[in-house]
This record gives sequence, C-alpha cells and structure tokens, in this order.
Amino acid sequence: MTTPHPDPLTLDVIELIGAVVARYHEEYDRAAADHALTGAQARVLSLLSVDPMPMRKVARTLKCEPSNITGIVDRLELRGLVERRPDPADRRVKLAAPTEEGHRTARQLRDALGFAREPLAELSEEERTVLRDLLRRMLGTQREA
Amino acid sequence: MTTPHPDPLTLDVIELIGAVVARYHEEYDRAAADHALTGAQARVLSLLSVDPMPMRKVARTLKCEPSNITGIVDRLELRGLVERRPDPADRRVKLAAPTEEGHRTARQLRDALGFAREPLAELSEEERTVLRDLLRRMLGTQREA
DNA sequence: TATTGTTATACTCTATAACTATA
DNA sequence: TATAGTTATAGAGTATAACAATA
Repeated sequence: MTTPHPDPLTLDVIELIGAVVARYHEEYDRAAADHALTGAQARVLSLLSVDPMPMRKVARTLKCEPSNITGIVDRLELRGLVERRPDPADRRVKLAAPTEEGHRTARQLRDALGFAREPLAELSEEERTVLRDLLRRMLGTQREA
Repeated sequence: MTTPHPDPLTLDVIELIGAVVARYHEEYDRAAADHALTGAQARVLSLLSVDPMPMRKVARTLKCEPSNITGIVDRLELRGLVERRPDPADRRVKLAAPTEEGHRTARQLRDALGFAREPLAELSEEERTVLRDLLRRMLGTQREA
C-alpha cells in the first residue's frame, strides 16, 4: 500500500516538510492571536473572506463536523466580524459572510502572515519557480480532476 | 517589518505551502486516529520515541504550557504507551519514555504517514535533492546558530 | 424522506494560577 | 528562592446524536 522504506534523501525531505508545517502554524497562530482570534476562527474568517458560503460548505471545506462551525461562527459574529445572511434560494441555508470589519481583519491577517514571504525572499525568482513547480507536482498526486 | 506586497509567484508558493500544511495534517490525524490517538497524543509519543525527556522539555519542544503535558502523558500512560521514570540526578524531574508497545505504535505511526513519501515518489532523485536544498534554505532563515 | 443548521453532551486541548516537593 | 510537575479552572475545538425548519 505504501512504500515501506524511504531512502535517506526522502526522509530528509519529509523531516523538512514537518519543520515547514510547524513554522507555518507558529506564524499563523501568532498572527491570529494578534487579533485576539484562535487559529480555527482565523481559518474560518479567512475562508469566508475569499468566498462567503453556507455553514455546511464551511464544514466540508475544513473537513470538520457542521456542528463545530455553529460555535465558531457564533464567536465571530459576536465579535462583529461575520454575519449570517439568509439564502433567497433555500430558506434552510444560512450564508456566512464577513462584515466590513471582518474583511479588514482578514486582510491584515493575510498581510501579517510573514511565513514563506521572508524566507522566500532568500530565494531567487528562478528558484521560487522551481520550488513552485515541485510543490505543485507533489500536491498534484492523488488529486481528483 | 514585512514585505507588504509579494509578487504573484511568491503568492503561488505561499498558497502551495498552505496546501502542503493542510495535507500533512489530514494524513497525520488520520494515522493517529487509526491508533485511537489524538493528534497531540501522537505528536508527544513520536517525540518521546526519538528521545525520552523530562515533562518540562516536552512542553518546551512543543511550545505549549507544561500543565498540558501532564494530561496528555496521563492518557498515554493509561493506554500503556508511555511511562514516567524518576530522574536519578534530580528528584523533581520525571522522565517520560515510551513503553515497548509505545515504541511499536510510534513506528507504525511513522510508517503510516504516507504524506511526502508517495508524492515524493513522483519526483526524481535530482528533483528531491533540489527540493530538499530549497526547503533547507527557506527554514534556515531566522534560525539561531 | 432528506437536508440545513442548531442544540446537547462528552472529551480533549489549551492557558492561567495556585499548589507540592524538591533543589 | 527558584524549579519540576501537578491540580484546578475556564474557554475553545471536536465528534456524536437528536431536533426543528424547510425542501
């Protein structure tokens, strides 16, 4: 099912990816905390700032149970960062969308996410292109469509 | 403090890194769940399987409060995967170390972590070397020593 | 009947503060 | 007095199951 014994080079890369994941989270949580948001709240807000969507779809996108989203959006709504709008096409649906302040916060969050920006500044344009293409091919594996 | 307007190429890479982080977590949590462990429990167990250490050091390494580690190790100990040993040199210290079964579980966890192994199989050895070096340079930024 | 969002429940993770036993 | 680990507490995230409104 899986390759049982990766070579040392692959193990190195796996370890480096683990380090990237750890760094990414540190930076993301710090940026969220600067706005008194939890990581989960920041993730939902950022998602909605790209594209408002029904609660159900938020859960699907974040791969968690719909009941969780209720609470997270509750807290964002209490902070005035998100609002629930009716869906004219289906009265069961509630569309979660950032308020104007929510959009501002999401933008600041994105700008504050220094990760991969400062480190990437170390790389030349050509190197960043190579990195982009390698990551794309890695992620392209096991993808549908 | 930070570069305000990354170029499109950099934005692409940042987005890809976000996708890598998401995929990494999916796989990690799934592998942990297969052993009825939470992500946090699996992380602590994996850390200890590399190197048993005082509770305090676990917290420092995972960048969380020491009081959290008490509960996580409690649950791992209840499952028979980890044990607390006295430190002969300092009677305040408790060394957390995997049991034999804990080591087995940690090994299975590592083997089950398909991420970056299957995707990396798509890349040639030369490409993996390039990827490793680029990631190293990215992470090398902002590192002490 | 099926689906959307919610509520209720239980467990885990998390930080903070206070405690204990050592040093 | 300082440090290691723990406890107590409160808030947040998570999954499960049951529910009301709507389709």
